[in-house]
Amino acid sequence: MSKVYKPSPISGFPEYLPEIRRVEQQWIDHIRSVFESYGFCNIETPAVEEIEVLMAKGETDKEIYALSRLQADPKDKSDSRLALRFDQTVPLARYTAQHFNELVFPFKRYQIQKVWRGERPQIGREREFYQCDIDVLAVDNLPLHFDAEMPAVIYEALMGLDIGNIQIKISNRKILIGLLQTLEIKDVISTTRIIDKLDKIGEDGVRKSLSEEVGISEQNIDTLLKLSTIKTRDAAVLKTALSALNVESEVFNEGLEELCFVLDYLSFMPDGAMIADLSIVRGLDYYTGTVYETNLLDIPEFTSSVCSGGRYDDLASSYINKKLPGVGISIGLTRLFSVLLENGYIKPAAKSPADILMVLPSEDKRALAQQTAQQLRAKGYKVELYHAPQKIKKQMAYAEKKAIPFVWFPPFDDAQPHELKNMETGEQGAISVESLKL
RNA sequence: GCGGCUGUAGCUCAGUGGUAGAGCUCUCGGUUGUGGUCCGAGUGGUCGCGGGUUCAAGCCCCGUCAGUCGCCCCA
Repeated sequence: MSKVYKPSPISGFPEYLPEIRRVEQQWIDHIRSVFESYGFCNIETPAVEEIEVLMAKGETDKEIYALSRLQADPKDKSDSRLALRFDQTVPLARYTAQHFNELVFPFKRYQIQKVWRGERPQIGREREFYQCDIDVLAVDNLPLHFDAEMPAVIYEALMGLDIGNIQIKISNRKILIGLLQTLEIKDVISTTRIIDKLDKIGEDGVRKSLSEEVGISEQNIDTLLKLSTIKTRDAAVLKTALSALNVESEVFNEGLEELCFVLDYLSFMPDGAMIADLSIVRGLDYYTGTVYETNLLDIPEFTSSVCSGGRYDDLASSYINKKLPGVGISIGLTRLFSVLLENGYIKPAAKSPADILMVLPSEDKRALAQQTAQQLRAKGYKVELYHAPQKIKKQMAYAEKKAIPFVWFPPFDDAQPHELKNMETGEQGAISVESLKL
């Protein structure tokens, strides 16, 4: 026996057995069909972008994987300007700018692809993962209706995955930004970051951090907390609560109007599916208006957002001399899937997609078995032909192990009929291609 | 990037200084053309790696790498 190299799994780069991957594929199929039902069209962009493009929005703290060739001549720099994408929004902005003249606006697209981030992996934080993005980009002006459409699409997509109830939390950054301007709080990034953690560290934690880390006065903290603890799905309630703060700010009022519009538009959604939650601000990032986060209500192990996004005013301005406002949201498919898998919420599918295993009784009957399999496939069934005329016991065990629900026996001699066996019930009887109905 | 914990068979783990183990998985068998259960047999390990202490190290010490959890940040 020769020495084998024993590879270890690469942490942060998940790979699944067929029975698990099939579930992931079903999820992707479902999400895709919901996206398409709203008219989003698909694109794929390359795994790599120019580093210049990825960094265009200023310094990003996302850990980026750069590209290099092992055999590259040190003087050859042709690949060193490339890196793996860390999200799909930046490539979308580049794509839209590049194909501007050939696209129809508003440009509604979805993208289900992998992205890469070189961060320390944990459960629910991989280094290679799928994102399922929908975005709408328009020229100059993007109607607010699209801000309202995002949660509707996402609700449908996630509810179809059989993972319990979900709640989409919506806010508008302008409200908080306006308030911060009025209160003359300069350190917007730190302040929003802390407020964003309200869920995690609680009111007292936020109070402490705002006071110690940003140096905000007691009175201003009270106001900030009064704002960020507002939760309602009723636009009128929201208006009342916010006017009680007496903020004189155009930005603030604009955010309020926008958020009310979205709430009103989504009033058809079921109870609990959607809520305005003013603690949602989404850290720093490029968002300028509406922002979203999504929680799973029935999975206690899952506390972080599975799906977030928002509106951005000018993401493409680095690549084109036009104003292309957009709004988008992204399902963190791998995060969602891997956490649920880890906690036993994912029921593995059958190890094989096949409906029927075609038994191969003997080499003489191979042509018959193959032909029968082909006829069944033409009727839309998925059929695997067993590869060798081994003992029937072996062929059955194979079907059993792969969880193929039916086994088809071609006649062992010409006088006999075809037979079909239901592996679950054990029933077996004569059958013909024409009469088959599973 | 910072801190805690853990590395023994494909997987889950036991083994507290004296011959490397269990369960599950996997392969084969239990005679005619039929799976699961059951029974029997077998494969599989440089105990992460390197050094040190010791007559003797999977076990103790140092280093290192990897994994994992938390923080930062995020899908």
